[in-house]
Amino acid sequence: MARSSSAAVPTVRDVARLAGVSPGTVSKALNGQGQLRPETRSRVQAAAENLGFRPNQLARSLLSGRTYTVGVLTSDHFGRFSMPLMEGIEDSLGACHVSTLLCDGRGDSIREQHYVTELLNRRVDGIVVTGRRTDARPSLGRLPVPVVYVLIRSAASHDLSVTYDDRQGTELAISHLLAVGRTHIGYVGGPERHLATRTRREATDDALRAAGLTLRSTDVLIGEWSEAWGRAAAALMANRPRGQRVDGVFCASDQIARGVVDGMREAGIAVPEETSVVGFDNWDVMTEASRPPLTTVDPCLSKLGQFAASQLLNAIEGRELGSGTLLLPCELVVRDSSVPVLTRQAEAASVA
Amino acid sequence: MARSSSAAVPTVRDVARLAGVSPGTVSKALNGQGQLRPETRSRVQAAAENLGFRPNQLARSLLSGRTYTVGVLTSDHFGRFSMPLMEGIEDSLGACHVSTLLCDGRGDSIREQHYVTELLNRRVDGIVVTGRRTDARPSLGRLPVPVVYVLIRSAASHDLSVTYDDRQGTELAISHLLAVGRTHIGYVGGPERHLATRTRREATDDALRAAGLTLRSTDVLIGEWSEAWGRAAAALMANRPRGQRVDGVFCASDQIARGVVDGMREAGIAVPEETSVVGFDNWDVMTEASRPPLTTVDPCLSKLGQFAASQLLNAIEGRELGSGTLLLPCELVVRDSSVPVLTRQAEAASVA
DNA sequence: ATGAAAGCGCTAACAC
DNA sequence: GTGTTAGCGCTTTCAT
Repeated sequence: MARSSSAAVPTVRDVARLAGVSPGTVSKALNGQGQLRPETRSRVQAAAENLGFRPNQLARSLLSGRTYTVGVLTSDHFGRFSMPLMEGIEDSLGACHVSTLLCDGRGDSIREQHYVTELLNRRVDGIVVTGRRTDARPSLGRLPVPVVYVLIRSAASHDLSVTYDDRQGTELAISHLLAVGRTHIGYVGGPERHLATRTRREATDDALRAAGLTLRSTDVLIGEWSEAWGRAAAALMANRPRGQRVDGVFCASDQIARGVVDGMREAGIAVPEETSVVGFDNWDVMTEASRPPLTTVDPCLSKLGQFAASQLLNAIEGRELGSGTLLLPCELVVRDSSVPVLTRQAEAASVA
Repeated sequence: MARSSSAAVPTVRDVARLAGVSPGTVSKALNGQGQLRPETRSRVQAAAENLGFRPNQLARSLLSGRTYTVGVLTSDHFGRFSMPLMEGIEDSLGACHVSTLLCDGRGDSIREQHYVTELLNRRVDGIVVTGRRTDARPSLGRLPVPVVYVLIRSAASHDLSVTYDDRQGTELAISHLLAVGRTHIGYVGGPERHLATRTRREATDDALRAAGLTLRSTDVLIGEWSEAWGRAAAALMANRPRGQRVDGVFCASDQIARGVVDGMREAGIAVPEETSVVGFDNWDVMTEASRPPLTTVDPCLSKLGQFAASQLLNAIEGRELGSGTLLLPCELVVRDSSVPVLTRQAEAASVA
């Protein structure tokens, strides 16, 4: 039923026969090559249209050696982070009429190796490797096609990895907290084993130090990537005597930040009036539902995907692919969780 | 640098030369076809290994007429719902060594048509069409390959669409609310224009009627798919005089349900002791962060994807593809937002 | 048990 | 201008 006309799909020869020309002429006519009489060209086009002719891309690829396909290998299940990334990747590739073959390695290296073989057999023009954790992952090794690692970094320095700049993102957050007048900053991270937790803690420390402040160890809370942990952390912070309480909190994820905001409110601490909170990820589900909406660091994943894919395309075109790790900047998105009313009034006044 | 040995990739001929046999023999040896002397076979395998030979899938496909590739066309940006769906699709396809070519139509029909052409030119074996809204979408029309619509339904009755059973899912939720002793049920939906909002309201109505109860129009709140709306709805419900308050709420999404739970708590109504709340989607981000965790209807999207892909594979193998809309059942996941302590104690007692 | 040859659908180079 | 030919890499008869 759904499988329609079982008539064999037409080839250049069928078109040639109908148009009364040779297969070579059909090819030229349809691809705008060579010198053809306009009348012939349109006759061929009409015949092709008529038969519903679709040039077999396989045959073209076999001949040209290019498939206009890249493989995207996600090492982790494709989660929340892969979505904007894929969007960016498709933006770049789609513009060049390159399709994406999607493979979900699910963190299993056997499965992954199987997919790589599959992709190479299919003669993809290049491969994008992605995955959630920002820690380095094993290199796929030297492959006959260019490979770009994005979001996740390759452990091999001769590979090109592209990710966002965790330190710079953290600096944005801390500068912002300082700019709105905060002087006693705390940090709430995810699990210690995650690189993101450690990098953002260190960068927080450095940024505060550079401003003549310090990140006290008692103001560093390491836990999980959950809202529940954020709430727990807020409760811990709220329990301190008034004089020892932080007035600004940088959270390593929006989920944590939302938990902190909820926890603060429930402990009777006003956000942002008494304490400013900044998150990381710019995940709409969290930033929008939070009360107040979250100020956060946007890792610009879509741009990241776009950039990585464009680098890969360059390499496919024959240009040299760099190596090492490229860091793209994050952006700060200011919402209500960080800017105390006083500061806002001051700004309004200064503008006026 | 990353583009390694520019030595041309080896072909069957290279392997044949090295093994001292003919190309035909190489093919037989590597594919386990025909009658070969074991010694020859292993010699060929060694030669292939040696050269790092990878059979060109393009050439095989050109010959066999099968690409072992299916196109996945998502009409909506691939969002939260597409992820588990894709996982299921890959499960089925991967088991049969079929790869997925991913296309994001972004709801733009021009773009979509472009992708369909692209997929057909690439000679995919079949196409899966998916998208977020459950309303019907225009059919792709009759294509030379089988097509399955999943999650989203095709407007053409001769197409096969597979989605989950909204009504049955709703019945699960309502039966559960009744089973835990609730008698005054309310419904909080998303926007009226969304089919899901309407279907779930109607099914709620029917299920209550069947139990000798009614869904009063004042207990139906239609709004948005957000937590904020859930909170607002809870506030409205909480404002009623005590005797007119619902004791059970079915929400058309987990986001709404979480908002309702938060709103109830903040209005001083205990969940689940005073009021039971049930959501829809089984979206971990919401169900887990909610206090208490949400009881919800799981549309089993992963299974749905698996099923749809397996139907497509059947059709590719030549079996008849059905038509019309196939509905897969939802499952109820019971957590703490719906079961009053009294009921739990009673259950424990009855087990003992 | 192995080799030779034809051909999948297309394009590019060379005839005419 | 258009037709003819060869060949991309592989598999599959059909000989031997």
